[in-house]
Amino acid sequence: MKKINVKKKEILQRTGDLRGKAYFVESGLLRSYTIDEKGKEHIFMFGPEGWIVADYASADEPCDLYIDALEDSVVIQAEKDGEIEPDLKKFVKRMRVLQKRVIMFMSASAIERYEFFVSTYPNVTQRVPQHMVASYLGITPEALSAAKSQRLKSGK
Amino acid sequence: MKKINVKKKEILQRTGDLRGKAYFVESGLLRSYTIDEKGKEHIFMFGPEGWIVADYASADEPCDLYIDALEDSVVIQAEKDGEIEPDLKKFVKRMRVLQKRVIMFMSASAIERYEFFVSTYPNVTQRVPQHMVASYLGITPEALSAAKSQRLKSGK
DNA sequence: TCCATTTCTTAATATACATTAATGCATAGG
DNA sequence: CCTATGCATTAATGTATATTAAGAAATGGA
Repeated sequence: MKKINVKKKEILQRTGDLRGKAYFVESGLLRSYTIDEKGKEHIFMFGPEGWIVADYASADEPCDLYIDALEDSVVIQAEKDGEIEPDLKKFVKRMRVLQKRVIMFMSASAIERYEFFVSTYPNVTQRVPQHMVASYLGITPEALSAAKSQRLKSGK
Repeated sequence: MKKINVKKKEILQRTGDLRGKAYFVESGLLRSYTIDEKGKEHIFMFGPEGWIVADYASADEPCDLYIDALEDSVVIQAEKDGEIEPDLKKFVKRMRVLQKRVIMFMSASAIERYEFFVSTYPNVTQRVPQHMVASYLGITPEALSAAKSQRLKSGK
C-alpha cells in the first residue's frame, strides 16, 4: 500500500495484466476503459476524488480494463485482497451504482443517459471532454451533442 | 435465515420494500426485474440453482427491484447484512458479471448479446420464454427472433 | 378435452442513433 | 506567437433495432 503521483495520460494498468491493483483517488481523476476489436474505447467508470478504481478480476486473473489518468493525480495503490475496502457496505454501494447503470442501459434514451451521468458524477461533468462522456454512456459524441441541443430547444 | 418453498409466479420482493432479503436458490429459478414508467419489464438477472438473488440497496434503503419465481423453487432467505455471503471473493465474482454486462451494453449487437446470455446462463436458456431473454438483453423479442434466424442462415 | 392465453415468428413501417464528412474553435506545446 | 492537434457542432445518409400488426403453434387451466 503506497501513495503515488500519477501524471495525466499515464497508464496504471492494461488489459491482460495480472495482479491488478485497486486505486483510491486522493486527488485528480482516473478512468477505466476497454478497447474493442474495432479499436473503439468504452469508458467503464470515472474515478474522481474519493472514488476507488479497480478491475473486478480476482487478484489472480488477468484484468479486463485499462486504467489511466485524465488529470495529474495522487492515488493510493493497494492490493485488491484486503488492503483497501474490507468494507461490505462500500461494496454494496458500488454494486448499486452498477445495478442502476445496467438498468439505464436497458431502458434509457440518449438524453436520459446523459442526465444519469450528471447525477452520478456532478463534479466530473466540466472536467472531461464530451466524447468521453458519450463513450461512458454508450453513444457517439454526435448523438450526445444532438440530444443536448434538442433538450435546450424544448424547454430547459 | 430460513428455507422456504416458493411457488411459480410468487413475488418475494417489490420495488420500494424495506429490509430486502438475499435469496440463495437451492432449486428452481428466480428473477429480479424493474418496471419502467411505460409499464415495461426489464429483467436484471436470473437466479438458477446455486445463484444468489438480491437487490443492492443497503439493508435500510428501499429496494429498486422486484423478485419473483419463474419456477417452483426452494430458496434460503437471509438478511443482507452478513447471514449470507460474508465472502469478498463472491462479491468480486458478481461484480465481474455486472462489469461484463455493462461492457456488453456499451458495445455489443443483438446477436452478440444473445451469445453473452447463453454463456452466462447455459442452463437457463431452455427454461425461460424468449421474450424474457430479450428483456434481459435490452432488446425486443422481435429483434431477438430476427437476430437468431439471421445467424442460422449465415453459417451456424 | 377444449378454449383462452401465451409464445414465437414474419413483415411493413418508423425511428433513434451511427457513420461519414466538413467546418470552426479552442488548446497545448514548441 | 504560431501551428498542429484535439474538440464540438451540424448536416446528409445509412442501419440496427423498435413499433405495430397479424397469424400459427404451443401451453395451461377449467
